Amino acid sequence: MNNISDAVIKRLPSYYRHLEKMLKEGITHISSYDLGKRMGLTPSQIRQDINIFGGAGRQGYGYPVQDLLEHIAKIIGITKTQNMIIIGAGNIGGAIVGYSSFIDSGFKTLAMFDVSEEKIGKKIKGVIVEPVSKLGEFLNNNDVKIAVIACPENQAQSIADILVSNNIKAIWNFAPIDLILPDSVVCVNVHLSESLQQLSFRLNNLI
Amino acid sequence: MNNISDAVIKRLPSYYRHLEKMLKEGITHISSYDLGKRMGLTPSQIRQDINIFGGAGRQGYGYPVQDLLEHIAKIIGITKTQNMIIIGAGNIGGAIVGYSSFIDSGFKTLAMFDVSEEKIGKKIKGVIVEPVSKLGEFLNNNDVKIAVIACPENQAQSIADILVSNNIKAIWNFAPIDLILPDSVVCVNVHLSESLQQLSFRLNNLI
DNA sequence: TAGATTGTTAATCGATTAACAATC
DNA sequence: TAGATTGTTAATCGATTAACAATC
Repeated sequence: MNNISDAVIKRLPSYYRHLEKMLKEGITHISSYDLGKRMGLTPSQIRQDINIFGGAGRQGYGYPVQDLLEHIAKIIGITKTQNMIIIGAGNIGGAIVGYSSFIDSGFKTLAMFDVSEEKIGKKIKGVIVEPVSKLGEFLNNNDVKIAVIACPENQAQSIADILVSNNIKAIWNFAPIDLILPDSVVCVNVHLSESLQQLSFRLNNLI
Repeated sequence: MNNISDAVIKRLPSYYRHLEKMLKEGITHISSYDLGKRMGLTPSQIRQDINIFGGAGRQGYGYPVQDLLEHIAKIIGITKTQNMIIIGAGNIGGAIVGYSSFIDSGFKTLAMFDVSEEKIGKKIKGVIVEPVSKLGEFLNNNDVKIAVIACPENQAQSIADILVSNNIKAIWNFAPIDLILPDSVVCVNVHLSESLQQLSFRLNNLI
């Protein structure tokens, strides 16, 4: 079950989303064929994937939706709430703290951090904005493993260094920069500009 | 030069970003070895990629940074400003219209659209919020090919249908749903929840 | 039991890496 | 010229798809 490939990891949340939807629709079991049709994958790939992350089906019957959903939730790690903090109380930071579906799937923002005097002390969607200078202290006093970097690019690396030295283990990075991090810290980038440029390329290279 | 694979398309904006940075640093030419070191790719892959999208180097010398940057900008399609609209004036929509770096790389938001009476008529970062009911009319009167879907999930598909029937050719989708679109329309998804879940998986499966 | 569908092995496909002659 | 480095072909690696025996 260990050593799940990158390709499979990227599909995991999509499995979760589709299974959740099916559960809501009252579907109790589903074949690799039908699940593949919903997700845009081949039945073969569905079966390979599910075997890799350790789900179990039944011949002639398919996969039990609820069991599979619970199993995936468990390996993703969203069965219990995980705390996070957001560095940068600007547009992106504000959008993330306000994006309610994160709460649904088990993530809770404890605090935001910014350098702007106007923002410090205020609340955004009920979450307090603290000064960046208190970042280390805050992390020492709270159980947080996930941090969101939504600050300007030129501060991102130094913020990351502070986070790492205060025991943050996962960084969700919105700054358009490749952070230098130790192997013991995981990172997922959301490079919005690059995503939009990808769209632009596809638009300008339509056949 | 045509039929650039998905893998290469995803790397294109990263090439652009790194080359732009190098140009600012005053680097005039670079070898596949050094570029690979900066981008975290092998020299082999750099050379393969550049050949695929039609750049040109010189043996014994490397690649001219400015030429390559201009070439990539051209095939991405960001040499001239491209208009876009945003559907949904909520958290995500607000963050995107405010994200100034999009303007730097040639994207201009002409208008936002929402259903909320409170938001309609107001301006966000200088951009007017129009009622969704005027979407079709607006698209008939303006040259826009790119639309951002940042509305609630349950409205996303019907919005997409309106966009498609009014000649939008590229959709940047932030709703957690797989849109059904004709082949003549390109789409890039930004599924934030899935991205965060990926981070969670990696955090919870660290060795 | 018969039909459906999994689990898993083998085959294929595509992407990455290695190698090296060409050449600046 | 000699050294560096590309462009490109071949080798490798990994991911996806196909096939089919096992079995519910």
